[in-house]
Amino acid sequence: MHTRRLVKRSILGSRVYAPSPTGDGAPVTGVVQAVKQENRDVHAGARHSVYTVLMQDGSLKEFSEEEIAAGINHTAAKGPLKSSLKQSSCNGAPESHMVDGFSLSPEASDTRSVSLLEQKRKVVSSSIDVPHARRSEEEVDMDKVTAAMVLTSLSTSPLVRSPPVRVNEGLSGSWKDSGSACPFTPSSNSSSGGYWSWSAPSDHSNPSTPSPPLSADSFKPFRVPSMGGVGPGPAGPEDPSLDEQDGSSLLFDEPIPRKRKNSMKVMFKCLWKNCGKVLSTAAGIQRHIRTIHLGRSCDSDCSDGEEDFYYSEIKLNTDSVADGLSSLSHASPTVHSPPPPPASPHPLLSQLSECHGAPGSSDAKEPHAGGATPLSRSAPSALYLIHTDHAYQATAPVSIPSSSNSTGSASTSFTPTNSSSFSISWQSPPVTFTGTAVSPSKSQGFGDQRSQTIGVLSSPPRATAALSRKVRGEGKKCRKVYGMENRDMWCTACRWKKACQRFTD
DNA sequence: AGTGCCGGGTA
DNA sequence: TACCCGGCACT
Repeated sequence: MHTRRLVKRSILGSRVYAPSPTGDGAPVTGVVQAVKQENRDVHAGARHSVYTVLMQDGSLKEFSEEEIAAGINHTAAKGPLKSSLKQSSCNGAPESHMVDGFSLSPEASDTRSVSLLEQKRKVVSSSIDVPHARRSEEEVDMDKVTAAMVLTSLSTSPLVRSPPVRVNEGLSGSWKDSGSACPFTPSSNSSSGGYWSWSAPSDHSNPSTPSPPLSADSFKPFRVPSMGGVGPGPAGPEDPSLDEQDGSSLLFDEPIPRKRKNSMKVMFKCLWKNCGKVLSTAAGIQRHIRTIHLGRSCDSDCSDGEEDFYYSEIKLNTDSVADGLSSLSHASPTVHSPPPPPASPHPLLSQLSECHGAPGSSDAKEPHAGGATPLSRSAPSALYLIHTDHAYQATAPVSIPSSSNSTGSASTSFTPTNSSSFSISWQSPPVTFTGTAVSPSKSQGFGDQRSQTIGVLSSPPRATAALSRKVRGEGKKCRKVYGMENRDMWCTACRWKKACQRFTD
């Protein structure tokens, strides 16, 4: 068990402070390259783990735990060093929070930092209010507690079929044996698809019609505490663990850019008539629909999954926001306003992973709310782009009367009930077009946008055809629709003998 | 032959 | 950038 603990709490790669080799008192930083355990004595304070630390000057030195701890302690007293660490995870847990700032630099794994520090705390901290006794007890009973919590979580949540990693996260102390596979690390987050890998907990909802998003949602950080009855042992470390999750998502410098590499943030838009509420979590939107629209006061337990049909996933293009592409969104309301067919949420949501959202209060986490999360703050709802996986989704807006602006207005004319007929094809408008210029003039602008959107976000069937030359469109183009005599009604591209922008295929 | 549209030219 | 057109690919 002790070996396991060491592995679990591996700090390999973490930056630590160690006593100066020159003895001048100035601590030096280094990166832990290896950990050797020279004494398996499990009695508290008796272990001798030797850390091989790659020093700044490139040399490798070995330090005992105490030495490193002393370095940490020492560092804590040093203003400059302390300040250099100010970016360390601040996860809200008073205990880890306090030591955290002193010990590890931002580039190190915060989780590992915290864990190491919790170990160190026993040595270096006497003033911090830390549940020492509980902690020790927990260490001794780690396996029992771990097993108990796993069993508890499995037995209490029928929806828990997602990644076991959540269990581990919830357990905080029991990291995976894979060592580096710390569930809290940025790399872990990014590997889960580039999105925030946990979602607002709230309701994990309807057992009867479990859907992918629900199962994903069911594994929420704050759900762990509610598993209840695990006992005081894990309670201590558990809170920090939960906070670590928040902290890692909110405060990590590393993970956020990595997440943004994907540039898309998943949001959930209520499709209910006159609503259009956008929330960052499926659970939140479900609860919103359930309570607001379905009028069900009860929580997720009495849900039948009907909410699933009343919201859809959208993706915020955070890059576009950052890059000033917002102008695109503003210029063409139809791009961001129309929701995809509600029937699609299932396949779409199956791949979703939600943002780090604050558990529980997902309803309050509208992008407008500001202050919910860094990203939500940076991504006003007016700027999101709907990611459409299918052409018909992109064409859906065609049948929607072009409303003036913003997201809400689109949903005004779009209700869940009529969504089932959303297999409309882009060819429809020209086919049914009677010759008046009303529709074309309106659709032209959209057509321009649409072609862009599809070109980027979806892979048209013709992609398999010659790339050099566009395969001839099968649909009627401006020339056919309007005829040569009405050439002035053609889209500009057609007039210029370019690829038709109005009736793209 | 009719059509769609790429590539390039012109103002 | 807007506009135009030769010419090719395709039906």
